[in-house]
Amino acid sequence: MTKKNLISVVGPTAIGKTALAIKIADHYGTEIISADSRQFFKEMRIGTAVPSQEELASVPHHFIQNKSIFESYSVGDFEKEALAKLELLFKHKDVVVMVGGSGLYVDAITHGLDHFPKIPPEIRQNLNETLSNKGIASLQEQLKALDPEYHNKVDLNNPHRLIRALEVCLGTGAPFSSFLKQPKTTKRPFHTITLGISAAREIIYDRINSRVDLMMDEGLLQEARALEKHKDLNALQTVGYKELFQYLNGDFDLETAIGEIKKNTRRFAKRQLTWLRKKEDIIWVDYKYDLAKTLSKVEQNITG
RNA sequence: GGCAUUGUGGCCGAGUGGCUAGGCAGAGCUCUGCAAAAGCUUGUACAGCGGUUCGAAUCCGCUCGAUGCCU
Repeated sequence: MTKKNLISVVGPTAIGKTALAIKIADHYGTEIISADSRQFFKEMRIGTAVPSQEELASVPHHFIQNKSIFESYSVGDFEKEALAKLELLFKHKDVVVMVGGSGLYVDAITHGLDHFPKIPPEIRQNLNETLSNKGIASLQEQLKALDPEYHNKVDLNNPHRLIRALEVCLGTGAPFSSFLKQPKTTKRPFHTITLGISAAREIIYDRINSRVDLMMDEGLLQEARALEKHKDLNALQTVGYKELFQYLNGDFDLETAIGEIKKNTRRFAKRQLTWLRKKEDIIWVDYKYDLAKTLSKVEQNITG
């Protein structure tokens, strides 16, 4: 029986992941799974740098613009759906390509998350209210009472993490950390090869800056204007949109807003690099990779 | 040429004799369902030289550089 291989392409934003993924998928005659937490949303096309029509036509893509900003969607949902999709694809393919800039989403597929029961959304809503009414200290105390073990471990200044832990405690009646103790589902029925693209920091930053200019030329402002009334939705707390909303709101002039988009994208890229830096099994290639050599590096690591 | 104002870390900016603001940018980092999110860490810099003083970014002198006004 042949072994199944997932080729995961990672790297900072604007480095050229999409293009390389397509070349690899094309080479293997296979399809692409996107692991990008913003490209799911069909209402957001320009600002999330979704692959072009031609690119999408050249290789079948999955999880691109398949959701609406009005749906609530998270890594857990993605893990489930993407795994199911992979199972389907692997019925006919020995190799599938995954591209994505969202580290957590990529890891969810390659390494897996612990299983948590579904939590009713009202619980999070309440916790968010507690946060804004009573402050973070109140969340900290609550967590200390419900899950002292995790209270000891988490970054107590980070409201998102506190709220996630608390919603699980409250929604299940069991400490958040008790779910972490369960054996992880790290065993995947496929072998993963991770290909990282990188470049000198200045090059990455240059590419980011010019891509933002390109997005503006393509009509990002109009896209943002059309979405402005939904700016409170989580999906729109996204670089490229939130700054433009501030411009539309009169907080910034346009030039400032564009500068902020560039800056925030640079920071995002920096965080992506931090995330990737500690991973050990990444095959790194320069952004000016030689395709034949890159493919042969991949080939050497394919099992089957 | 004369007079005046001024010179603080990459940038902005407080600080008028001792206890070495702050912000931004940058860099580093954390990461189990909001992740393009959220959070954490991180700079002894006071134009140069000399002087006064126990002690100077803070006072004095000179030099250099800005800026403004005058002829």
